[in-house]
Amino acid sequence: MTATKQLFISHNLRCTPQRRALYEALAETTSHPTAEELYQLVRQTTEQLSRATVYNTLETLCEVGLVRKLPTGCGYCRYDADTREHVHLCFRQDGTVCDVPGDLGTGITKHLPQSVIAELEQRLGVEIDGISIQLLARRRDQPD
Amino acid sequence: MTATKQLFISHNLRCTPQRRALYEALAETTSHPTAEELYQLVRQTTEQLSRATVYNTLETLCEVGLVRKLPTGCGYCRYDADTREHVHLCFRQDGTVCDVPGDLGTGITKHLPQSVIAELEQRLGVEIDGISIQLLARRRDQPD
DNA sequence: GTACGTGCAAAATGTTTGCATCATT
DNA sequence: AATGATGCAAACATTTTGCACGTAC
Repeated sequence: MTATKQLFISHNLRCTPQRRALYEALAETTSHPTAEELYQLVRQTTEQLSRATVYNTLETLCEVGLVRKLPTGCGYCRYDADTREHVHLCFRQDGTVCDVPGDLGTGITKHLPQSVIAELEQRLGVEIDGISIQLLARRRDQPD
Repeated sequence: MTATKQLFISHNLRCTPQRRALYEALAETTSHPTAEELYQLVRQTTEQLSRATVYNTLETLCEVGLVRKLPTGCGYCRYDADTREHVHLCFRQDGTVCDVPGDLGTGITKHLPQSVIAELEQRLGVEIDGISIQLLARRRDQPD
């Protein structure tokens, strides 16, 4: 049994060819694709695939926590199969997203004061279950 | 001359009634409205106003730095006339956004290591000109 | 007067839904 | 066999665009 199938079973998900192909494509790329990009990519190797399935699948995978939907300031969503806390770099010029290299990213997240988070939860009566950090950047070699 | 008009002049923007009403409405609210919400709100007091103007104006104000477009994971954008660095709390249940109270927010941002940001800029050849932090939260009193 | 902003409607983009069919379990 | 996933097309929501008219400067 493949690793992906085990992962799906442990999350109570059926293992269909489309779902599997989508998840594996997302897990193998570092480009944080949009739903459309993922559709175009996976369609090349999976005969039957519709956009609706892409959206349904991404939603399902998000619900069980295997995928994260990334906030972007660009009107559409990007997805990431790396659900560990990590910092994203968003390029203003084209809305693409990349990961901040490991050591530098943890340099940022490990400095977040847990005490402040805890106090916030108390004061506002909320449960904070995630933090999303984006550095907004411009490529030096590519002006607007 | 009003403060808003001065602000516009100093940013080389014409001061039209629509633009002014939109900016002032955004500056006076703490709700980080969507374009549609802002349209509905401002339309009540400004006779002539179209959605196109709302979008055009928000884009213009973002370009000159008077407004920030907020990343959300919900397929639409929210806007904020408070362009200082501050932390947002995003509610997973409905996609609304609120500000983290001042002292707690700065408790988070002041812990971000500037040295790490600087190294990132060097290593990746980018210019980091903003940081966007969202705490993802659920209201305790309002389950999914 | 000129350059820029606005309104309107249409179009483009991104996402969701209803329903019949099909596949995994 | 039953439940749940898929494909398709249509609907929906959000944002953008083209163009004629109007207004700030």
